[in-house]
Amino acid sequence: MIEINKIRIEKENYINSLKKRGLENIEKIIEDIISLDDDRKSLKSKLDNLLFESNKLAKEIGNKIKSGDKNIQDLKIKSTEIKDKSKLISEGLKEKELEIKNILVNIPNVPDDKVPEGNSEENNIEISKNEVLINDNEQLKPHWDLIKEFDLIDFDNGNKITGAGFPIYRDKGAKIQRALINYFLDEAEKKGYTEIQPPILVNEDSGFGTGQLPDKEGMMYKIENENLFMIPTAEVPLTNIYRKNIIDEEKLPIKNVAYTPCFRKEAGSWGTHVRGLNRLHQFDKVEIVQIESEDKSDKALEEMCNYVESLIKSLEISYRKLLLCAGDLGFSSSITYDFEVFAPGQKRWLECSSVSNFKTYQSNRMNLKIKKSKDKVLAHTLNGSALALPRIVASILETHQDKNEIKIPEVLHKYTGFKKINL
RNA sequence: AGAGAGGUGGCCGAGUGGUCGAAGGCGCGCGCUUGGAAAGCGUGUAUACGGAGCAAUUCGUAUCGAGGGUUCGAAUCCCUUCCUCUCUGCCA
Repeated sequence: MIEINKIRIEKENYINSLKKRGLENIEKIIEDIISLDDDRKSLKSKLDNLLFESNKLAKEIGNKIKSGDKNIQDLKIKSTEIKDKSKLISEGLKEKELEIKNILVNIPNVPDDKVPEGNSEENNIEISKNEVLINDNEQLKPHWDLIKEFDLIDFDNGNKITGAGFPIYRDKGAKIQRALINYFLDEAEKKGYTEIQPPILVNEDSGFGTGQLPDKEGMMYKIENENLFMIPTAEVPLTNIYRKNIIDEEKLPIKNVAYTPCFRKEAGSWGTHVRGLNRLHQFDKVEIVQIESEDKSDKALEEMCNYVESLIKSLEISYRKLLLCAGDLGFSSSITYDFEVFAPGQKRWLECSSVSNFKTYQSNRMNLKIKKSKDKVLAHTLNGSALALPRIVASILETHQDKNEIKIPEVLHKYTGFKKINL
């Protein structure tokens, strides 16, 4: 949620930046918010003054009763009158506050100055690219063929026991999953991240805190009658650990990592680009989350990106790093770098990591602050996938396929216990 | 899931209708004391919103799990809800 006090100070800046996202009517929205907030302030003052009077009267009555003075009827009537008035104003104030919040909650984060303009993925900027040599370009198969051939993943029975998008990993297919998870967790630990095992069901407040709720409710599976949601990413529980916290500056940075399954409804498209592992309802992901102070979050984002890049590189697959344009930027994010890996069997780039700085957008929603000597300021939150498994698996299989085998990247050998998958 | 007990400031804990944002203690900050430390003494120590001020600060309002109600007045009474503990049941 963008900060209303900052809107007042940096109005032009907010309007211009949000226009980058294609919000044409943002000027009017901002004006409306400020005027609503003015109304709110004036109601608040009125209400406070009335309550002040009312409190004074109550004390007066109390004193009179104590001293035996029974002449309090007039005061009581006066007090009741004030109360009736204050009730009206109080209701008006609540309405106003709700109105403001409803607008604020639906305004996306302000893009960082570095974020390029543009309204589709065409306008994303390629920052870097690293391509590995691939042998025998002619006969490269997509991973869904390899999976069948080498019997690694069983989509049909997953379909039977649950539904489309819920694969069953088997034998070496399952081992690769476990190897990747362990490898990613171990590497993160080496970089100073603390391993966390969070719940994979979260409540509404948590969904609101990281920005999935209220407007993106459709992406999450909801548990009927419990008001709980299955997490679409570990970002939600990991960040919400610190909801309503005030963290001492000396305790920063907070760096957490978690492996969780992730659940996404992803209603909508299908076709070859969502075949196989390209898009699933349940998938595994290792996520890193960092909490930083304002002055250090830029650097933290860079470090996280470097870490993610080094992970992908170690798997000996082709990848590229993109800076997302404003139109492609997630709702809550201020700046996001995407990492895509190449899947040579389908000749397609697949997104496997998104590293974002949310700045104060999430912390303002969840009331997460940092204590700097006397001042308390909103924290900056960041997160990134390190990494999402399915597309990494797809890329590994398609990149390292050979005639009758698939090679396993060297860094995984000690985790898989095998160096290749044979027919 | 059933029965009972309870949720108060960073922590412990008092407070059953009136001046309580809340005693007391611990912890922590600052000052005094000391050659230095401990002890001791003094003093301070929540959050949000609104007003005044360049600011330090100051005034007001709200907050004693959350939400609603009764009352001139609620931490205290009533209702709803969430959570914790104990016992019973069930269970990986």
